Amino acid sequence: MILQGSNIMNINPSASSHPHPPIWPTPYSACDGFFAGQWHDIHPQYWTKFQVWEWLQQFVDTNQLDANCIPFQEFDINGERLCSMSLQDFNQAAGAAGHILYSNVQHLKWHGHYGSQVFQSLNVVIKTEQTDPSPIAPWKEDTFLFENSYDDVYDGKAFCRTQLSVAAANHYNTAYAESEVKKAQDHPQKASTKKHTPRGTHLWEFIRDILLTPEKNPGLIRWEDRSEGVFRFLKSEAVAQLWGKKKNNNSMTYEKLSRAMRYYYKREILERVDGRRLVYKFGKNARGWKENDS
DNA sequence: ACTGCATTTCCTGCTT
DNA sequence: TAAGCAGGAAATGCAG
Repeated sequence: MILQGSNIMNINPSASSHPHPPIWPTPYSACDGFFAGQWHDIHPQYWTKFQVWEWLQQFVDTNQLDANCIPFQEFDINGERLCSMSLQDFNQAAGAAGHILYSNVQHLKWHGHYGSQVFQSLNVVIKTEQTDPSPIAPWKEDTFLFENSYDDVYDGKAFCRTQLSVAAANHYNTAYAESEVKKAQDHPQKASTKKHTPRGTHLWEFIRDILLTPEKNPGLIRWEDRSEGVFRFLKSEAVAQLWGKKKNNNSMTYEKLSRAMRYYYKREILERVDGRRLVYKFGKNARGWKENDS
C-alpha cells in the first residue's frame, strides 16, 4: 500500500500562511478558545453558510456533544435560510437537537448576541463564579454533559439522545441548570452508577474525536482505513501538544503520548499495526469510531 | 489514608 | 542519524 504522506497539507499551527483557505479559520479551534469565529458578532440573518457551520460547531463544542449528533450536511444553508426555518424544519433537519437549535436561533434573532454567553444556557458547565484563584485553562471547562464514560456507554444514537436531552433540559430551565452546575462541580460523579468515571476524555477518545471531526483540527490525524479503524498521525507532535494542552501539560511529546497509546494494546482499545510508523488501529474495546456505531 | 486507574516520565534496546 | 516503536519500571494526579 502506498502511503499518501506527500499529499498531506502542511499545516503549521503557529503559521498564518496557508496554501489554501482552511475549512475552519483556526486549526486548533478546540483549544484556542470557544469563540474564535465571527458568527456571534453578526445577526444570524446575515450569516454565511460558513458561519452557520461555525454556530453549529460551537453548539457541539460547548455542549461537548459528539459531532455525529448534529447532521451538519442538513445545514448547508446561509443565515437567511436558517432564520426562515420553522421548528418543524429544525426537527426535520436535526432531529433531537432541532428544538434546541431552533430556540437558540430565535434567541439570537430577537435578543442579539452575547459573545461567549450565547450557548451558556445550554451548557451544563457554566462558569458562574471563580472561587479558585488559580487560572483555569480553557480545557478545564471541558466537561461532559453527563456522567457516563465513553468506555462503557458510547452508543451512537442513544448517546446523542442522552446528551441532547440533558442539553435541552438545561436550556429550558437555566436556574435548574445552574444549580446542577454547582452540583456537578461539587460532586461531579455522585449520581453515576458506573464503576468508575473518567476525569475527562481519555486519550483514545481524544484521538477518536479528532478523527471524527477533522474540520476542527485538519491535518493532524487521518483515517487510513475507515472501516477497519486504521488511522495515521500526520502531525504527531502537534497532536501531542494538543493533548498536552487539554491535560494542562505543556511538556507532552509524541514519545510520551505514544507510550500511553501502546498501553492500549493490552486493553484491546488499540491493535498493533506492524511495520507502519504512526499508524494505529482501534481495537474491539474502542467505541464510537465506526460509521454505523449503534 | 488507602487504593485503583489512567496516564506521564524515563529508560534501554531495537527497527526503519 | 533521526525518528519511531516496544515495553519495563516508577511516579503522578485524581477520584472513590
